[in-house]
Amino acid sequence: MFSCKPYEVDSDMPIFPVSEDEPLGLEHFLVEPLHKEDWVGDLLDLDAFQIEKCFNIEDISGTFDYDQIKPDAGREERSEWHGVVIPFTSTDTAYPKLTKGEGENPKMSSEKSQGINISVHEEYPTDTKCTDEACNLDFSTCKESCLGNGGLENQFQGSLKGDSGDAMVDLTSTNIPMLKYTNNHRSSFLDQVAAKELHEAFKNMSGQESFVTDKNWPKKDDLYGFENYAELDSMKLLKVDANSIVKEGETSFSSLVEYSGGVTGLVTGALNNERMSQNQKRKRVDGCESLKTTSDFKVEISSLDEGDKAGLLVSPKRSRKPPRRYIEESLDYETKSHNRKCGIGRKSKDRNLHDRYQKYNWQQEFQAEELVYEDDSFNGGCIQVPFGLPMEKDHPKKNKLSPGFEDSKDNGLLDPKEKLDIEPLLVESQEDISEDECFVRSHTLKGNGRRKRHISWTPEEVVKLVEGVSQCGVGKWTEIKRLLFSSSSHRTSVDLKDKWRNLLRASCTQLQIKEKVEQNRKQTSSNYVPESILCRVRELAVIYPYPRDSRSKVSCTVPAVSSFPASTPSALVPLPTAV
DNA sequence: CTTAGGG
DNA sequence: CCCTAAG
Repeated sequence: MFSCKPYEVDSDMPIFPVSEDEPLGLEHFLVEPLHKEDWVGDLLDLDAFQIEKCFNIEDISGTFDYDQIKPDAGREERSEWHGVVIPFTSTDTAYPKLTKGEGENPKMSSEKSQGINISVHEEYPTDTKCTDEACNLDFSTCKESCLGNGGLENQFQGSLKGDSGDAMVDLTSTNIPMLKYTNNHRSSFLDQVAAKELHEAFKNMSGQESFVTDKNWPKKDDLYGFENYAELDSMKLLKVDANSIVKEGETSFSSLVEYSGGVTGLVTGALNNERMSQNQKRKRVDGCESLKTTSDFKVEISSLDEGDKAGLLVSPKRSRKPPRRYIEESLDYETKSHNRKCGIGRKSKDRNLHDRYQKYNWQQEFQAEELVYEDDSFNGGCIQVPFGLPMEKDHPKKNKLSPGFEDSKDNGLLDPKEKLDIEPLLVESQEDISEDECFVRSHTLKGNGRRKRHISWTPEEVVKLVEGVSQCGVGKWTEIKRLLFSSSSHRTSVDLKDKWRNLLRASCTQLQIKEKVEQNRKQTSSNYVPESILCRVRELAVIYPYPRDSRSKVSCTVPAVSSFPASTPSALVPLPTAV
């Protein structure tokens, strides 16, 4: 099983020390070498960390030269990139351990999760005082853009080399890698090269067909999220304090991208602590709405402290101080985990919540949870951050009524395509979902007292509900959900019930009001429920009196039938037990 | 676990 | 939407 226990707190490294037998997390790859060579060596010596599931695909040091980029860079700022691609776990597929410098035998291990970790380190000179604050971004990769390790690399290279003109950045001034990348270069040479290289690397090192060929193998565009991230706020995110700009030093930039399952990536970089504004994040998310269904991308940007850098490689323990939020979450996690162990409060509701929130896991915060899941699934082979909701390792009881639904929700690792089925709800959620909300949702357990994000019912949903009621009758909320809302993880049977109740009220009141005021509302309120629907509701209310409000409903339902549009009689016709 | 109902 | 009681 998964041994995901709360991380212990160490006096030295209060936050996330990792025990030796503990599965190594990606954080380890964030380590910054004191010396380049050493760093590489250490990194390569993954065994020391008991990292069996990671491999260093390649060291991309010197893949670019700032000079090249910046001809006029008079200073000797020369940065080298050390790229480590750590593909890991793949459902039932072994993942090789590759080390470029060493001919180690690839280690295989079959894990559940599938993913790729990409760690790119750029040595950075110095005192870049990075905050502990980490930035979590949800890359919500767009469907077609799944993060690819090759992609990441490519992007860096490309952008650094000025491959894509618009992606150019003044490295000299910022001394930071430009992450920007444009989507237009899909079939760029770099892409192909990178993919090829990786592919070969896998083959050679593991003697096994790399998953590069796998359908899941990310395409260059996949870095999309990352790119977007950079693009979103390239200047801000990448911004570095003047102090951090090093002359001869090396800028350290590390990013970790975890590519797992469909597409969950975590990118951690020693960027400045500036966080992307909520709006920005949201923007990004909205922009990639479609992706959400197929993949979840998480990008975390955090920074390393100078002091933290030391010993990271040496000690198995994580010396990087996690962001406050992580701390909080980890604590939360601990508590919950403990509770669960003790059999405390772990009720169906939790599961429900989980269901509902699953939908939004692509959101920044939720990513944490998602990641946890994945980590869990592969034995913590690549634990990113010890936080998030308690993992529901094996959902003891899947929703028997809607297995498909469960699948989509439980598995961030599922084939992206399956996720597509999850439902186009994004359209609506898109507008009113923010990562904060997401956070709320993902952590809305009784204890937190935070409530689920309000998601307005769309007319389509209302129609479905009405149809469901017409088919199954009032009170069969579970059934209705199974039939018509199986793909809407955010709508529970209780929600349906509540909505129906509200519809009844609305049908009643609107009928009475039936003023032209409605028209105004129509224009202003996107949630406005068409009169035709309300008519149906009224009609159904007559047929299926609501338990308690039936009387009042009926009374105001008088004109119902007549107004019902003939265009949709089907819903009513089949009434099984029309009274 | 599912519903009904109150808040 | 949340929470809780009841079946």
